[in-house]
Amino acid sequence: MNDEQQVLEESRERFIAQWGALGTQWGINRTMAQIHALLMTAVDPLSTDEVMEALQISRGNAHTNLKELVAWGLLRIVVRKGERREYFEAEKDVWKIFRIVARERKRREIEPALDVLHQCAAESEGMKSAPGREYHRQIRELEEFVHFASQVADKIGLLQHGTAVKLAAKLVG
Amino acid sequence: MNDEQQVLEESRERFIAQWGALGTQWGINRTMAQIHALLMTAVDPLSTDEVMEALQISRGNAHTNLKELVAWGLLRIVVRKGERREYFEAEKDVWKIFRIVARERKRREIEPALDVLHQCAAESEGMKSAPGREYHRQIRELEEFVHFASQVADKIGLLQHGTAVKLAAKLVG
DNA sequence: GCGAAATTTCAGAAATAAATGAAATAGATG
DNA sequence: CATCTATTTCATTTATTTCTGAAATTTCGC
Repeated sequence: MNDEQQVLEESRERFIAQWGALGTQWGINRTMAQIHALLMTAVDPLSTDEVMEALQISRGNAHTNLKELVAWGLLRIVVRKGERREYFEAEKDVWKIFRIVARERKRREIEPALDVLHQCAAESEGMKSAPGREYHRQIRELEEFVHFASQVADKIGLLQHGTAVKLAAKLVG
Repeated sequence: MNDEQQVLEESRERFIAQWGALGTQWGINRTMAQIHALLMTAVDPLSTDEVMEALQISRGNAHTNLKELVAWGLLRIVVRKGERREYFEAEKDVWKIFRIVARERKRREIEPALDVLHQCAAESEGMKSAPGREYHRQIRELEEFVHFASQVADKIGLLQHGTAVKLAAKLVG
């Protein structure tokens, strides 16, 4: 049993380390991903100091990333009665996590792209020259597609877990 | 008409610059995104030297990113008869672009995550202690979800443009 | 209000990613 | 096979991002 605890600790540490490394690929920083991994697999909420201790990072780093995760909605702040300091607890429901990440990605990746495309489409509207018309056509196609993708993302974000699973199951066959 | 050409050039330059800046958000580097924007809106294929000139970048940088885009499948190499040097031409079909980007993201973001989750799930299989069982349950849920998402991405990647649009249209309502 | 404990901020340091430019290699031409 | 041109590689430089640690600020019990 003591042995099991040992294996668990090691597995969890590897999970945190690797999830952190993955974070880099997803465009979020390593520490943020590590904190998320730490708290998703934590039994109880942790304080800033406990996070600092567990990941061996500075206060400023821990603080900034904890607050960023709270801003995303991936962590909640918990206050224990009679205690002054804040504790942090992770959202553990995978469908909720997915929706949050999807929403954030849409905001950071899709919406700014739409703005650019929209502006360029407007600027080249009604051009007469062949290169001008070709440019406008290409931008418009991109714009339409991204706009459409954006709407799809919105709708998926509104679905209940069950509904989404059924829909996806039909697709996967 | 000369005026139109002026406006076109400026719009295109802004598009390239902003698409490049967006690239940073998508986890690809600025130059790669700029080259992609440049060639998506180019009438004819361009050579390495023309890309260097248009974006004011070094040969090494142009070369590396052109080849990376070719590896993704977003650019094709074109050889003109009687010409020694290579020209590059962009895939302009938005649905094809989408499928390529989705495939690449799956490979870089989903698959490594699945590996990590799979390993951690196996390591904690059959644990007896309460924390061990809880850890296993959480990892398993993540694993299942990511695996499912991976399958969905595969299926979508196989759809024809028309089919995908119909499906998505039903969803958007 | 005062002091202790926590949170927040931020300038500078460290780490990481990307770009340069020149040298090495490969490929064609006569 | 000698040469000219294009491609590729890579050590170094530059730019960007992230982290640290200490100072400033806030918060709360007394």
